[in-house]
Amino acid sequence: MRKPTGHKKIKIEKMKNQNNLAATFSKRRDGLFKKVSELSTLCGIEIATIVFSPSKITIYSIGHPCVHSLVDKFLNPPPETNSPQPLAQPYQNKDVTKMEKLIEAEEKRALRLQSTNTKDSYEGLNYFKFQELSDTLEEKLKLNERVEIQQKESGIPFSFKSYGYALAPRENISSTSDVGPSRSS
Amino acid sequence: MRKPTGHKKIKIEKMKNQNNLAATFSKRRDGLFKKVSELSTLCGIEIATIVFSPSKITIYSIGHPCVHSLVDKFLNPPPETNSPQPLAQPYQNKDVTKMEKLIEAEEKRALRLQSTNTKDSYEGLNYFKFQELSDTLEEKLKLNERVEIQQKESGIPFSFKSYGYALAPRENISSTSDVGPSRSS
DNA sequence: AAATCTATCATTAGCTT
DNA sequence: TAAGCTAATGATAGATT
Repeated sequence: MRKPTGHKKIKIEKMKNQNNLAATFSKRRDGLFKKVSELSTLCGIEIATIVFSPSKITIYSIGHPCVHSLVDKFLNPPPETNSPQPLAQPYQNKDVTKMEKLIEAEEKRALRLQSTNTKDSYEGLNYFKFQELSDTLEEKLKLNERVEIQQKESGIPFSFKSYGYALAPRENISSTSDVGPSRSS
Repeated sequence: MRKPTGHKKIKIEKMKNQNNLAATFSKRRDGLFKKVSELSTLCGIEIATIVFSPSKITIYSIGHPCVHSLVDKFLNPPPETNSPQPLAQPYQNKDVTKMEKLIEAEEKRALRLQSTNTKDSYEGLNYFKFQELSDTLEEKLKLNERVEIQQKESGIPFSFKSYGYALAPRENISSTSDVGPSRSS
């Protein structure tokens, strides 16, 4: 009756089994919040995390000193604050190609719709924030550009470790580690 | 001269040694962001994390689809009942056009990059993958198709009220429990 | 001193109840 | 079905370069 095999390695991709997804969401969310708490305590830092449930019904959050104060600072940071953007994703040609095809298909679909529906009814089709997706894409691609520029300037390819300040404008970088007030320039 | 003892258990309290603190902040922040990314990918959820550096000079952040959209929702959450989500903006062709242009520019940029960098230099940058964005797009476009089909069948244009669950293709909408908690913690 | 190494500690996937 | 179990994977503290 007892045959615990230990866990197997999994691929980091959207889980298909809904039961496993629910369990994983709960476990990993707990683990994540613990990590958040530990990082805050160990390093004496302010931190906040917001997590939507898969159904989007519930919002989980954790923060020190509290989520709202962090969010306020994030939205309206002090002038001397240096706020690098989220990390860009590695460029993958096949994904861009795929997106091109998808968008092309979507345009054709939209044309079909326009011929059989009034403009008003077409506008009702607006469940998914296409614009939001577009904005996200724009933001991420801009980031890729910044990576490229900085890569050229420094002559150093980005590595995993260079996340964060590597993406920030150079003149605003305080130091490589940024754990203290000293400036390296 | 090899004597790696492996790491020792540490107490979760503010670190005193500043050098260790700096290293720990960097390492654990990387680990945390990886966890954030994995949770988002595995469970298909929206998530955002904001981290202030110990000096408070730098704000690190990561989010899917982006930090700002999560923060907005956090500050102004949609009704948490089974009522529809906030209405999306009307579907607009210009968004599709915009995305096309963005992707085209990205392809050109990528080609430039590929001529001056090895593929490997990108592989470390693996938080939010381009593939994920591509998958999101694909999912949304498929949904649009379903809307079109259903609209034709019913002859009734969708109203804004049907946003949300009405369009969700899966069975786990209301039958199974929210993968979130059944009650607040 | 930033990056690498690795023994050790921590998290967790699938199972079981 | 939520909660516990445990082997296996994953993260990382301290040492080293």
